[in-house]
Parts: sequence; C-alpha cells; structure tokens
Amino acid sequence: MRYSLEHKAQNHEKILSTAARSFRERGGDTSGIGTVMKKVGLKKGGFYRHFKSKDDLFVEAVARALDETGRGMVEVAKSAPEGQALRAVIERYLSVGHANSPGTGCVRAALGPELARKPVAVRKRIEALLEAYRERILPFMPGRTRGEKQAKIRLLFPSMAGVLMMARVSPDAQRREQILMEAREFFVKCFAAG
Amino acid sequence: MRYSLEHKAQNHEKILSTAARSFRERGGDTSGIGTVMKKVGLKKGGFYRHFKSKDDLFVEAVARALDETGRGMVEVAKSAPEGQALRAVIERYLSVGHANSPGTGCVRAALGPELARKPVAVRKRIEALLEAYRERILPFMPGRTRGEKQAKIRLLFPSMAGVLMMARVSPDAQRREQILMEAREFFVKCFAAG
DNA sequence: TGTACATCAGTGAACGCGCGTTCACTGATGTAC
DNA sequence: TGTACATCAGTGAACGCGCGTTCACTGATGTAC
Repeated sequence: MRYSLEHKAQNHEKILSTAARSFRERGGDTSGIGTVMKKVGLKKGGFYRHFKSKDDLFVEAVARALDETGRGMVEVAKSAPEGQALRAVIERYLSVGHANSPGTGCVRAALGPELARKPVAVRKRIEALLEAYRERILPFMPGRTRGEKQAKIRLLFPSMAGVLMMARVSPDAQRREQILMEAREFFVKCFAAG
Repeated sequence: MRYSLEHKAQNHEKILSTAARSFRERGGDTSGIGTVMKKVGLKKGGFYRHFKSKDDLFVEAVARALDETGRGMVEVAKSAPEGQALRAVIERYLSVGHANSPGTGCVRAALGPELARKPVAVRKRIEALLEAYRERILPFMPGRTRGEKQAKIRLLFPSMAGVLMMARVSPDAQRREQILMEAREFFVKCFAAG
C-alpha cells in the first residue's frame, strides 16, 4: 500500500539514525542492512526505496553522525564559561560517557580505520564532512591565523580520537578513566592553555 | 599425506604472518580465512590443523604484529644518535611510509575500533600485548619515575595512532604529508623535548 | 465533488555469494617392535 | 635393520548462515479529470 510523504520521511530518518548508531557500535561491515531495518521495524527489502546501496547509507550515516556530534561540541563550547570553550570541548570529548557510548560518539574513534580503507571517491566525501566539522570548531580554537587554528584542529581531534579509541580497548574501567583523565590534562594544557 | 614437523611449522608461520598483514590491510571482518589460506598456498579446510578458530588466529596475529612493530621501534630507538631515541621513534611512527603501509604497521591505527568491540576476554589478552609493547618503549621515555614514563607512553602512542589513522583517510597525499609533519613536530616538542 | 487511475512504500520470496566450520579421506612420515 | 602400523597435514566437498540486492506484487494515498 502507499504511504504518506510524511510517513516516508519519518522512516527514512529512522533508517538513517539507526544506521548511524549501529555502524558506530558494531562497525560498518558487521552491521547488516537486515539488522538495521529490523530495528526500524521494516523488512530489509524495503531498504532500497530509501537508499541506493549500503555504501550510500554508510556515507550518509557518517554525515549524520558528524553533524550531530559536531553540533554537540558546539553546544558544549557555547555553554562553557568565558574563555573555557575549548577546555569544555576537550573534557567532553575525553569523558567516560563518550568512551562508553560509541554509538552516539565520534566517527573518528568508532570507524577511523574503516574510513581509511574506503575507495578514494568515498574518502573525498568523508574528508569534506570532516572539513565541515572542523569549520564548526574553528571559532573556539586559539591561534592567530585561520590556518593556524585549522592545523591545531587537524591535530587535536585525531589525537583525542586515538586516545578514546584505545581507552575503549581497556577492559578495566578504572584504568580507562585514568587514561582519559591524563589525556584531558595533557590536551587542555597543550591546546587550551590559560 | 603426512608432512615433516618443519614443514608444518613453516606453514603455521606463513598463515600467521599473512593474516597479520591481511587483517591490518583489510580489517579482521573483511579478511576471510579463505583469502589468507589462498595467499599461503593452501586450501581453507587445512586452516583448522593450525588454529582453533578465526578468533584465535586474530589474537595471535595481533600479538605477532605488536611484537614485530615493537621490535622495529626499539631498533629505530637504538640506532638513533645519543639522546634522540624517542624523537626517532616518533618520526618513524608518523612517517609517510608508515601511513602508506598499514599492513606492516601499528595495530592501534589499523584495528583500534575493532579491538574495542571484542569481548572482554579478548580485550584482556590484547591489553597484555599492549602492555608488553609499552614495556619495550619504556627505556627510551623521559620521565623521573616508571609510572610517569608509562603514563606518557599510554598517551603518546594512542594519540599518534589517531593521527596516523586519520591521515590515512585523507585522499590527498600532500595534505597527508603535511598533517604528519605537523604532528611529528608537535609530539617531539611535547614528549621528546631537547 | 466524485470517480478513475497512477504512484510507490513496503512485503516476502528468491538470487548468488562468501563466510566459518566440519569431516571422511589420502598417504608420506615418524614410531614401535 | 626391516617391517607393520599409527599419525596427522592437507584436500575437497559439504554444512548452515547471513549478506546485499532484485523483483513481482499489494493496496492506500495522491492526482487528474
């Protein structure tokens, strides 16, 4: 049967947000279309009324995830006390909460190596999404020139992603907290000094 | 037919080293036993005379990879000029060569999120392997106490892994080089100052 | 306003495919006597 | 030293399974007249 335009938009949205979470939680290769569609409450055959292919969904899910987490970071920065924006961003990124919730967290830490393995065409699209993310963070970055700020962001976020990713490997919650704490101190000192 | 003990040891070794490379290049989920065995020159059925399961191979391959890259880092450190050991390690880790050869490179940057998704039992084994890696690097780390040195290593390597991993996402070779160069400067300044 | 028709989101079954794993079998090597 | 036998690495075929994708079909909704 036919459904209303609103109905379709709602399901499209559900598939996208479910995939964005599932990919980050399980990895793109381990997270199947069938599983995603089941969570949405549809049969997997219906998937192709919404997306061209799984690869297509993957890139859109990455886009969605980067948009949401980027927005989250901007919110954190904006609600921080005067001059503490970047510190707040770093502390949020390297929080225990972020480490324990990969499904709603940073794409870099959840899917980094997978992104690196994608064909160049896909990596170009992803690079553009990462660029947009950096652009949002730029206003909260110290530095004299625009280029200097960008360089710092290109260093800070991948570094933090690496720490977060490896903290997630640790089976010991206390150790994990300790690593994150030390990393927060370090990155705040190096990037948000003052 | 039966084969000599030496013959078996050789094939075991071949499977392990081929898997260690293949997993890092393609990811553990995307790299099948069939593919690995074909590269070795055997049929996939023969795999189970050498390993209990794919999971078993995965952990052993990670162990092998960490051992080899750890040894490589120690070699780099030892052949560096007086007082330049850690600088040499950082420069090797964040080299273009390392970025372009994930198959022979650091497990963290190639498989990090995948490791984080493994069950606790597996993560405990991997944590022990990472601990052994850190232990090897320890002598080249500045710091007053053993704990201080360990803390620095736990921060430095995951951070570098994140940068390397994200540099690999960049489709532009020049941009990739630039990021790595800036990161080398940064980490040398912060960890191997002097 | 009422009627006829086109649209198309979702279903359910099927497709070929590669996966990890199992198993009966082979036959040269290692071992026991 | 020579013979009989056990071992077991590797083969090849098969297993069930879930994957991404396709497609004929359904039928309520949106559209045209």
